[in-house]
Parts: sequence; C-alpha cells; structure tokens
Amino acid sequence: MSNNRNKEVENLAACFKALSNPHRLRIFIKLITCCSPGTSCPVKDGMSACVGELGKDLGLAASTISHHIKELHTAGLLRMERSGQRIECRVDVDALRKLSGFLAGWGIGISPATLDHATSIELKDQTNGR
Amino acid sequence: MSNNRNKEVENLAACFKALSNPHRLRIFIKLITCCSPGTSCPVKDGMSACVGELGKDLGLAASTISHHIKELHTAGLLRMERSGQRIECRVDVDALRKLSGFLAGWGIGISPATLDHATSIELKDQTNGR
DNA sequence: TCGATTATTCGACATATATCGAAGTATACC
DNA sequence: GGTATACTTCGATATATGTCGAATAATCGA
Repeated sequence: MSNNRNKEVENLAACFKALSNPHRLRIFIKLITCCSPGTSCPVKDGMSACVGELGKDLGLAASTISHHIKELHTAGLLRMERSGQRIECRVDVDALRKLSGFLAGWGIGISPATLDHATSIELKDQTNGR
Repeated sequence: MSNNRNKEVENLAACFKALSNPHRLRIFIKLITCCSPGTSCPVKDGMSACVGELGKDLGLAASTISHHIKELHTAGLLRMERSGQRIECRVDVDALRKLSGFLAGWGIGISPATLDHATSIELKDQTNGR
C-alpha cells in the first residue's frame, strides 16, 4: 500500500525527469505535434515519427538522440516499433493522460484533497512493453 | 519569437526538472495536499506550510530540504514568505495550472495540433517575484 | 553478397545533482 | 544581552547526466 504509493511517486518523478531536459522535451513536443491530425506528416499514422526525424534540428550526435529517446521510452512516455530500417516512435497517450491528470487535479482548481486518488493513477507498469 | 519559444520550452523543462526528484516531488505533493480545504492544517491559510514541516519524514538533513525547496522555488512552482521564525511556502497555482495546461492539451484528448498555443502559455517569468 | 541507411551500444569525459555536517543569519522569547 | 528555533549557505564528496565519436547491429536494394 504505502509501498505501492512510493512506487507511484517514483514513476511520476521518472516521467518528469524524462521531460526535464530541454532537448528531450523538444523531441517529445515534436512527436506530439509533427503528426497530429490535420498536419502533413512523413508517417500517415497519427503521432508517430522515426528516431532520425525527431532528432533533426537539435544539433546533437545521433548517439545522443538515441540516448534521449531511450530515456523517454524507459519512462513510458513513448512506444517504439521497428518498421523496416526505421524505428517508429509514438506517444504513449495513456502515460501522457495520467501525467496530465496528476497535475490537473489541483492546478486547474478541480477537486483538491484527493491525493489518494490522484497519486493512485497507475502510471505505466515498468515491466511491460519495453 | 523563436527565441521566445525557446525560453518557454526551457521554462517548462525547468519545472519538470524541479519535479523530477522523488524527494522534491514528495515535498510538492505534501504542500498541495496537507493544507487543502477541508484538511486540518497547522497553517490556516490554504496550501501553505513551513519548510520544516514539508521536509519531515523524508529522512534528509535540514540543509538538503532547504536545497530542494529552493529548487522548487527557483522553478517558480512555489512561493515563499517569511512569517516570524518560519518561512511559509505555498504552491504557485498559476505555474501549476500552466504546467498542467501544457500536458492536458494533448494527453486528455482535447484539441491537439495546437502547439503554437500550448507552448506559448507563458510560464512564470523568471525575473519577477523571487 | 555488398554497400547504404538507420539506429544502438560502448567508453570517455566534463558538468550537474544530491547529500551531508558545520558554520552563519534571522527571529522570538527570557 | 543571551539562548533557542528555523532556515540558509558553504565546502566536500559521491553519483548521475549529457555529450561525443567509434564500433556494432539490423534492414533494405542493387
């Protein structure tokens, strides 16, 4: 229970850490926007782009981009799937929603006093899908 | 413009960084909940607690707590005000709302394709109030 | 099979972060 | 003034992070 709660806070912190680096945040933003509905996008499927595209314009070495994307992936914020030579990345909408829910619970003025509920949003279980 | 956009991403990243450490996140959560309406709280004023209270139960040295709270403060997530011997901390609801707004824009499924708007939420200007 | 493209892993390195204890500052109370 | 309480600043130190380039792996096309 309390142990569980601990794990939730750790997960939450891990997500924030993944977004805490400007380069990574930029990658994440690009992923979210570059392929959103209505935008022309190299990949037809919504919210998806390959590693190379995401890293463009950041002025970083390929290995560094790869490292950053791995961080986002490990935090559960994005999913990766091989497609030929490329590896497609897409936002994990669930994780994003949960993260957003945590902040929205208060910030926006909606029901506070609900830590029990708010921190029990189960962030992506670290053991599956990676 | 683009320079401005850069600064916004930096600010956003700085906020995430402040919340990326489990100890700091715990402090932040405590601050948000311990004194929310309806809860009995050492400080009557909603969402406020002194440095010492926030750091309790974390098993950290006072200097470390101080350091963490300073980080949260620098990121603009909380305000501090001297009150006698104590220093009262309260969440900066504006910053929280903006942070939350950034994630909520997508995550929750509300209008995507609005990066222009979403990243132009002006996060607290680093130069005032600290 | 060979070369091109795309991405990851590895080792090195500089910088940043988390942490402590000791010393310093500010305020309150006697 | 002197002492207690609350917090911050400073210096030290161990660990984590961001970055690169070189080497490796996976896939495609000729």
